[in-house]
Amino acid sequence: MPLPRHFYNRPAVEVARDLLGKILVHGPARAKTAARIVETEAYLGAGDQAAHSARGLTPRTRVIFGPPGHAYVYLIYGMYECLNIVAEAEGAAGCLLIRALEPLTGIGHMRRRRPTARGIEDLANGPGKLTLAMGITRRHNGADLTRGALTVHAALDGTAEPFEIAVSPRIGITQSRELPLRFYIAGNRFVSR
DNA sequence: CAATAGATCATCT
DNA sequence: GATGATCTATTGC
Repeated sequence: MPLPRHFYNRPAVEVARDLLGKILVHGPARAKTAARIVETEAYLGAGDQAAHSARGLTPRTRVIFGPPGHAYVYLIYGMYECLNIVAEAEGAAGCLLIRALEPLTGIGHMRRRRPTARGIEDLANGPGKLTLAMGITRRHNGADLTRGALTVHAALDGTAEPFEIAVSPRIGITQSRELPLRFYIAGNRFVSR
């Protein structure tokens, strides 16, 4: 069962931390890919100048202000797509950028979509890489993550090893640089560089 | 190893 | 018309 709506209906920072270790799943049985979330960043509402939602509701930021548990996917640098997960109650802005994944299932599919990757650890260790590896595109923008082809699941029982959460400033932004809103599994080799 | 250039386009000014 | 929540290849120590 996918994580329920109420998991996402909380402050973005809480959801960002709790998503670590969860499993992102995409595709039908024939072409299924699954990977563990090992790195996230929180983007807040007003006051967070780095967030797309900082300037309020626009056609693009519509889904960030929408109900929690949906995907916000956008094009960056005219070339790559980034996956975010919407948090906070409907009407409030807040989302989590998924920055890195540890591939679990469908690694053959991932390799095919990422021919330049050297090893398993290069398949999805960055926001633009993981959307390619998982086959996520802008057509998933607004998709409901509590049902459908793209979902997030709790780690399987017995599979989950305990881990420590590390915190740092966010990567690749020019505003609100100082905020400690990047979260990752300490020591995990699939975290971005 | 570090630094940098280039690819390429939706969004907002 | 400028600007990115990026990645890759290439150049230079």
